Amino acid sequence: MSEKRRPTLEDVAEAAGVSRATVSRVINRVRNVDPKLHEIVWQAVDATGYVPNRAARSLVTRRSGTVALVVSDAVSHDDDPFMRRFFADPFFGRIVGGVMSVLRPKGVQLALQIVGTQEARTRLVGDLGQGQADGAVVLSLHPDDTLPQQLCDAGIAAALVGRPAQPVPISYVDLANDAGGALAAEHLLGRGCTRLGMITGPAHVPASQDRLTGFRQALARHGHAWFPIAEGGFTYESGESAMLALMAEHPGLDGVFVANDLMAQGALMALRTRDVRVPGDVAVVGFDDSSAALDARPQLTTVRHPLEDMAAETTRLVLARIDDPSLRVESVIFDPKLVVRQSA
Amino acid sequence: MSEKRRPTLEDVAEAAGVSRATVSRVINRVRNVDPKLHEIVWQAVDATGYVPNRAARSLVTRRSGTVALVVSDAVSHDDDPFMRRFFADPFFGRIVGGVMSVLRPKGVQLALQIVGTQEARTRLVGDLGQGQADGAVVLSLHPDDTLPQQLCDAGIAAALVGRPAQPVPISYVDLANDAGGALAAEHLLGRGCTRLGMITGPAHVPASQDRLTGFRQALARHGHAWFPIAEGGFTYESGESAMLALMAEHPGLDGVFVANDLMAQGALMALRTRDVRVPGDVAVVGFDDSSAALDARPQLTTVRHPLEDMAAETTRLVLARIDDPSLRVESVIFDPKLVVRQSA
DNA sequence: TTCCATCGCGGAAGCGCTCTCTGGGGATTT
DNA sequence: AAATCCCCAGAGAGCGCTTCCGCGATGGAA
Repeated sequence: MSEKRRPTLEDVAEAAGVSRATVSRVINRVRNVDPKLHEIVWQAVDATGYVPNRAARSLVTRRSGTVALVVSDAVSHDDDPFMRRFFADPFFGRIVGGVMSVLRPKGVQLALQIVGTQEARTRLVGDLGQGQADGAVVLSLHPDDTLPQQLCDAGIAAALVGRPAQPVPISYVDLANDAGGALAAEHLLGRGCTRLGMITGPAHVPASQDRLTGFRQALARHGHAWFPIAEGGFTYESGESAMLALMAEHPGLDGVFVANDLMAQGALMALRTRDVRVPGDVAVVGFDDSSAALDARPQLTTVRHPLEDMAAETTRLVLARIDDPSLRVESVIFDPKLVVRQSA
Repeated sequence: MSEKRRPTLEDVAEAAGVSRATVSRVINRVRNVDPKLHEIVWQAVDATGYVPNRAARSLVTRRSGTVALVVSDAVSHDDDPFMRRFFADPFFGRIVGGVMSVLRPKGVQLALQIVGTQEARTRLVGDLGQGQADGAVVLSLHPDDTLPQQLCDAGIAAALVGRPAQPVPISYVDLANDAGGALAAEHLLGRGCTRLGMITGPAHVPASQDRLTGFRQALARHGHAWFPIAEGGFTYESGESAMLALMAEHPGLDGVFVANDLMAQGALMALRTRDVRVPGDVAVVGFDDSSAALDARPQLTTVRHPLEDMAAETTRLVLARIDDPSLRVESVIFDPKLVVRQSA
């Protein structure tokens, strides 16, 4: 191809024997157009193989028909092992899936943006302001990320997946992580466990803290003031060693809440190597309801984290804001549910 | 923002006291411009907060500065469980990571496209031809996908991650899966195993077949004409049950090659429940070197599948083709490497 | 029948940018 | 000193599209 000039509106207009304006009207909306012409124009479109030029359209409408998925992080180079792990983690893909599920039916494009440096963030805000995308779904990965504030200042239609680390007037969608922790506590208590422990995620991750807090408060309500804690890093291996540590220091444990499934899977392995029966001797509750929960043996009882649904909702928030920029900042908090399987 | 008109080239030109053309020259290349003006113009750019309008630029240059990552599949709706699993699988994310690693340094945007229906494929080809993206990195997920051929016919700069299921003159990057199978065979044989078996992936997946073929041929070279095979579906659970089946029918096995790590992890679990020691009684070799390999106990000896690097190379192929459309179709085959850990 | 409101369509003006073409000034050459 | 060349900047023409404006035709009301 390439040598052949692509048909333009003008070509279609000529083929249909009408004006450019009419063709444009037919293609974009049905109002104010004679149904007969309507038909003729569509035939001409088919005949010429016309495809609208997005750039030209964007130029005049000031709409790109694109939403950006922005991953904001402190990592500047791509070979960084963190970034590598980030992409390999289902977390990323599930969010993409959720975002796509609402974008696709609307014919909106997804542009992926990774910003690691402050400079990149500034440029991104400029580009978005210029209309490169109509809005942004944002994954803010580190605690003192300035991007949410910048987006907000620039008046860009954006929403975060996950609560912003700092108080910024921007829409977001989050999970009631504390309620999830409470769910785990109630379930463990409900099945008769009396000596509970927890394996937490990294201390600097807000979601991780909330899970701990919710778990703690629920236990407190039932008269359990204190319980042993081991901190993990959300990895299989860290879960395994945290469980080993917990067992060594507190041999009497009969129930453990683990802040994510991958660590729980590791914990299960640790328990197994010590010949501890699950859930017989120790009951285990995970968090996320990820594939790791299904792949664990016994299968994990876990707190479901509806990441796809949350990403979808975030996208809806962004789309709504694009349609009506005067919309107020809005946040949606999802309620976690307990998925009971074999481990507790 | 929004009320305030965004500065255009014209504004910068006025601020700098030069013409629009000069500003454009400064911004795009350094040739034919007085260094003094150069300086002045950049100051004006800073002062006005100018950001180029991509749509306007694309309109005239016929370049979008965007590459599409296309996932071509037979699934039309987003809530399809297959799509859900696809996004949650590290496979997708790793490819995105690889693609981004080469796009980002060049300032090229990534647009994600999922096409499930034939209609969507046709529209995609039209959109790409119209310049929505300058090229495409394609993941063709089902055997009789027509997209590669369509892309080829339309003369679009594209390359596949993975060999096309049908012979189409299009660039692609693939892994020598058969060589990987051979690697596994040699290693198992080398450590003294004599009664080998294999757990394959789905029969309709080419990569899966190649792994089997390579394994079989290597064994044949060493005089092993036949070996038991169990087919899995690349999932943890299918690996587990395939291993159980294999053990039941062939109790004497001392080495197993599993076509991916997730199944191998399941196989390990099956072995463990039967109190079979790994690698003592049965040695296990996986495939992919994914996180599952590290998370397995014992850690998996596995064939490394450098997906990120392959995706990056595919992207380079596309970029090269965009720069010079006359370039010949080219394919790159990566050599797999064996990563020796504990399981074999 | 006549007048006005309405509706459908074409003409034409740009959206913001790149790039060719042209002109003018300084440097180089004869 | 005159003629030549080169190089740099500005003017202007579009890229393909949407949309405002206005005109003619049509339908209903007087």
